[in-house]
Amino acid sequence: MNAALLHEPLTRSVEDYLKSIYRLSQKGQPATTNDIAHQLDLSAPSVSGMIKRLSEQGLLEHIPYKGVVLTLEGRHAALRTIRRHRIIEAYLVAFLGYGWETVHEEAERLEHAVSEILIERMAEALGNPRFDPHGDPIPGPDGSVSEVVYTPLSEIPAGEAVEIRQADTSHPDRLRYIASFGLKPGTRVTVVDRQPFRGPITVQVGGQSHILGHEIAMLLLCARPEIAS
Amino acid sequence: MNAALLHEPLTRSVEDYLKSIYRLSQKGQPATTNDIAHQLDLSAPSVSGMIKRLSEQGLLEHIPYKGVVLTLEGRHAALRTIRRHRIIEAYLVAFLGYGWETVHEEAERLEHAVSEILIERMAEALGNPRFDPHGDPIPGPDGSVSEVVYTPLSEIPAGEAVEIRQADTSHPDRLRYIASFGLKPGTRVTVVDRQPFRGPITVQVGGQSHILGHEIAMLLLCARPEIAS
DNA sequence: ACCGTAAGTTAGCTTAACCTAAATTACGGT
DNA sequence: ACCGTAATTTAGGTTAAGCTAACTTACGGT
Repeated sequence: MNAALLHEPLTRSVEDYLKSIYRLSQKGQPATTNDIAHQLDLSAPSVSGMIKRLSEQGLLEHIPYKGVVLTLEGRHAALRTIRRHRIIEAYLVAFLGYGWETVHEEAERLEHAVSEILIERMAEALGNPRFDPHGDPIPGPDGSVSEVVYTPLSEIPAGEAVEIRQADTSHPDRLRYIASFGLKPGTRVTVVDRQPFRGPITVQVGGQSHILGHEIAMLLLCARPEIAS
Repeated sequence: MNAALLHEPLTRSVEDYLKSIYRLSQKGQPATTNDIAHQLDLSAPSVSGMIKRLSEQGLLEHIPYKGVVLTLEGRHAALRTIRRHRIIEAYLVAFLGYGWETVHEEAERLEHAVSEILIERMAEALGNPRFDPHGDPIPGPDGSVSEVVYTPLSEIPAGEAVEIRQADTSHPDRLRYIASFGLKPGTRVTVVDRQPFRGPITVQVGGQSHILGHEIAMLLLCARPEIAS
């Protein structure tokens, strides 16, 4: 019952695990060992080991062979890190000439090194934004998140016009590929054609049309006609 | 012969050691185990252990029971870290409302997390400054130290706070005399009063004030916050 | 010239975070 | 209902970086 109050500083690794678990949990299910290992590019036994430690620290609940769910404290820690990450991204794009597709890597390292004070100064300099350059919501200092439901471009029916809100990947080469079509948060696109069976999607972007594979289209989260399949 | 070229990323600890050793070496003598341990707030055996590793990596030369000296490679690594540190300090003071007295701690963490790219962007935003908010010179991106402009204490205006860097004499009696005031490389002093016509200088050293003759003050080379006379 | 103290090193242990190989568990398909 | 495969955990090992306790070396003072 100590850790909750006198929150000892978490290590870089711990922050990364919590962030990853938070992200995976957003899909409704408990996060699994394998998914975490895959996201963080670690072996499954490493994740098992860390889960044990985090569970002892009271940051998550573990049901063996089933998965993990963050405790309130774990969720708050995750949100603090995510807030840092997204404010840093917004700051680097706004003031230091970064592009939204290149900024992730830098923020990934800085998020573990900045003080609360610096983050609040950056947030202030930005006018306390609620969304980062990728369109992701920035949690408040108190841990409040504005939750948004987006639909993958791959599920938008032909004929529909939508707006790209975020690219659901942090792979730099994918981000660059996506950016090469002029697809970034805020871009308006019209789905011209959609082939069945995970086939390609044809979209119109600013007068030009492009053909996207299903895998890429799945990553492009959009707002927001009614959901159809 | 590999490490020099494909410079694998150094850990946070290693960077801290190299920085500390570089600073201690500036005083002319090899850095000693105890001095390093004291500066980094670690035990002497921990330092001994790290010295062994760094020496195997070719970052420094170790003469047992005598002290350590950085190799060319170690010096470059130290200067890279110091450059990062000082640019970060300058940036935080210039753009994010930090005071020069509060900025050190933040820079101490960030210096290990920023990319070269970010550092160069910050440097550019600052107009590629050559001195940080404390008046310390910022090493160039190539590892060149802009020749430290040491100024004799006798030319420091009243009111200014400086750090002694070197006593420019080899007369043992003068050195002893100087040392008797607690004035040694690294000591911070404030010039309280400076009389004209090669008159005496009154300085404050660790709470006590002393009056020095012009001849002695000329020998004490200092690093200064600003260039002015 | 010696000898005591301070400085430095060695020995041996701890913790966090990773790994591979081996064992275990859960679950879907016949 | 069982059985194989995939997911997970356990076992055991490594590395970096720290610690204390015990030993060794260097040097200044009489």
